[in-house]
Amino acid sequence: MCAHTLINSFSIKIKFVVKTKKTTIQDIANYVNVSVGTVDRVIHNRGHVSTAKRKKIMEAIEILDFNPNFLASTLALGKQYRICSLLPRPSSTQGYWTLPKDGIEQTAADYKDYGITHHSFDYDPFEESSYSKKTLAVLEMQPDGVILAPLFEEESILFIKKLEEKKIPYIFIDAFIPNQKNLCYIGPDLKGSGYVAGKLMSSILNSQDDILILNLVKGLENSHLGIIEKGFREFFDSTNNKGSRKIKSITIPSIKKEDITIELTKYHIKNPGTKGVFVTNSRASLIAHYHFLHELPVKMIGFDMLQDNILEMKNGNIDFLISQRPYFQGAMAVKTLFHYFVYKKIPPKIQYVPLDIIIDQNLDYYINFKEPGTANLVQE
Amino acid sequence: MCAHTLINSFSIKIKFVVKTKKTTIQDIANYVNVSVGTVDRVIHNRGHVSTAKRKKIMEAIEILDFNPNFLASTLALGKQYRICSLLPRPSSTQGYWTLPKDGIEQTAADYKDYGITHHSFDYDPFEESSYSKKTLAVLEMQPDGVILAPLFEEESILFIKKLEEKKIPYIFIDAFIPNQKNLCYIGPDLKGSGYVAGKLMSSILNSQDDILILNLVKGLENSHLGIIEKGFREFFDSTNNKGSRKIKSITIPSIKKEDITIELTKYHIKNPGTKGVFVTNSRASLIAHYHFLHELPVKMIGFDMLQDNILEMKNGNIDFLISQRPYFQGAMAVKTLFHYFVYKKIPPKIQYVPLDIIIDQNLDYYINFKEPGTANLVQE
DNA sequence: AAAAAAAATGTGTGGGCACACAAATTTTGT
DNA sequence: ACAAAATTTGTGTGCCCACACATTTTTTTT
Repeated sequence: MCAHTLINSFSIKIKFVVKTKKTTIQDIANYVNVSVGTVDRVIHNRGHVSTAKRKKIMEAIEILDFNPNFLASTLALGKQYRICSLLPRPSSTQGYWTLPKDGIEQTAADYKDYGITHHSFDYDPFEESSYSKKTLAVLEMQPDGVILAPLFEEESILFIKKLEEKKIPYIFIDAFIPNQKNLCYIGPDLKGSGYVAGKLMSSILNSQDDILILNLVKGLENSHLGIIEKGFREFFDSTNNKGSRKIKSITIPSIKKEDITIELTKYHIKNPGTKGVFVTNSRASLIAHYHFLHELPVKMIGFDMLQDNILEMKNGNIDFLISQRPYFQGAMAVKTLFHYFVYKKIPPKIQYVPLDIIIDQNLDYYINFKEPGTANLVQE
Repeated sequence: MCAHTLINSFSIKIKFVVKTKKTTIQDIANYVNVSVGTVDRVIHNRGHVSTAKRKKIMEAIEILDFNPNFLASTLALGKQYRICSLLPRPSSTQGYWTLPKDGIEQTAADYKDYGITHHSFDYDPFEESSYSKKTLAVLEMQPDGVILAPLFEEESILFIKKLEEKKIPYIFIDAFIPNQKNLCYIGPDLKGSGYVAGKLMSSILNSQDDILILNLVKGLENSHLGIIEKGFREFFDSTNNKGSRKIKSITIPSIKKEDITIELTKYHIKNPGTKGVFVTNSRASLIAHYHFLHELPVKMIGFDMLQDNILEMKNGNIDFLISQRPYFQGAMAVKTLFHYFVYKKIPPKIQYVPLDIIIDQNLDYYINFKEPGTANLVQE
């Protein structure tokens, strides 16, 4: 048996010898003169193989560079993995939460042939009871893995407990609860995003310009805005970046135009030195519009590439947006679960996404950016 | 035959009916009472099917929501696709060109089971003859698709001609030659990156500060730096961003420390008002170091997250880096070719990558950023 | 109406792997 | 030394699809 029959190969013009096909378990079996069953047993550590042959087979695997064909493997196994996601209901068809959701759904669709099925659940981000109800619905599905954005901490911990009882792995995206047994967290480093905002703000203001940190919170919304503010302030405290400026923060517990107008007007009259406003969530567009209407030359930094923010940025009313790859967070969560299911691969506990800095001039590249072949390609 | 046997399903606590497995051609065949062969003929438009059955089958495909199992399909087809890439040889193990190369190689490895094989070729970016030689080597491999970074225009056009004769599709990454029959271009919008740099520079300088545009070019290197400079200047020209400042550009035809020191010193003495330097390629670190040594308080913008640039940024000597996702460019090129091979999917002719704005504060997130399961997972 | 030609339909194999089960081999017990 | 038990090894079927080839049915011809 010569090398040519062992390793399928052919040569092109003398120079190259190209291995065209992957080696299969059959190749290994032929090489060692055993049956594919024995090779299979070695590969999967199923035992029932004499040490002598075991050794020979393992050598052959090395020599012939065998890697199992993943396609054939999943096909033969025919396992099914059910993923459930539990995210806040988007405020509109273009709301922030559509993006992680799309990321999850499209990626799940991409992995359909690998046995991944996915079921979306959403909850009213202003109603804890809605959340609790949906957690039960998720559990009823008996998922193999869960992706969730835990806005409500208490209820989430109850939910998590139940998942742990049933040994269902779960991934936090966008936000997380510390000290839990989550498979991992995929999302922004909140403090870091405050730092980034701080740096950007300081780079476009003069050292004496005052800054307003604005928390626009409807109802009892998420507490993690505090961390962003902390990061923002820390940037100015840490180095000698503070200058002589004042940095104040206010919280407006509403996202209604009228409420905002009243509060902001009050503030700006009292603090005429304010030249920069940092909105700690994705609602910068509301403020930007206010500044535009009142012709206030104020620099603005906010979060997320939402339609409204994009518009205000193009109009020159927002200077920087920080984006945390919401689509990708969802996509990555699905991929991570998949690799966990299939390869038992444990991901890093914390996977911070890049904090993309968006300005008018690079905005379009982010908007038009599409990966090739995300789903919908299956039809001919 | 009841619904349960037609669509494999089971119910959980009355409420949900979950389709667990995908429907197969066998399901379709059973449904219409024909053999799988006939179904197959319809799916692939092979003809030889009576119109009556054809219609029925197509209906069944709709009703049962049939999508061919991509895994089984590729397994059965067993096609092999050979991709060759032709990139400049990296200047070091951490040189810029390692990144697109890694992107290509890792992605190709991911797609190994799908029949993708890949062969890397690199050329000396300072020697046209090296390039020509390597183009021949690529052709000898008889690839099914080519990924290339066409630094040398003339030689590239000759190469491309030959590829077209053999009907081998090719993708430009990082740089491109206009008006060719390339499958697509994946890379930065050069002019746009000039714009971005312009905006960033203007945002951190005072309106009277002078700016130097620096082209650090070894030998007859790429001409497209001119486009970046053009974009940069256009930004200042277009709006009222120019102020009273002077914007000059010089080209230093060397990357040797001594040469740079001489030229820069000459320049700074003549132009003491220079407060910002924009380096139009990835060699900003050289200049940053010079400024550091000479204690010049100059703002700096450059390209690419190379080790040296990262270091200078962390030391505070570079303010902004613009990164054009080099790894991703390679990864995307492979994916695009794959989808073209398999689905005959024609990608958009131009796919601009996002221009990431890197500052000290978000740098680490980009560095640590890894997709799950890029290759190397295959081993257990 | 029977034979020949054409069209429609069915069957079988292979792709690489996983796993259950059958067969062969070795070890143990008496 | 021989049966029984334990272990090792081989075989066959299925996963889903693609495609070549065999078979059946329909149409055409004389």
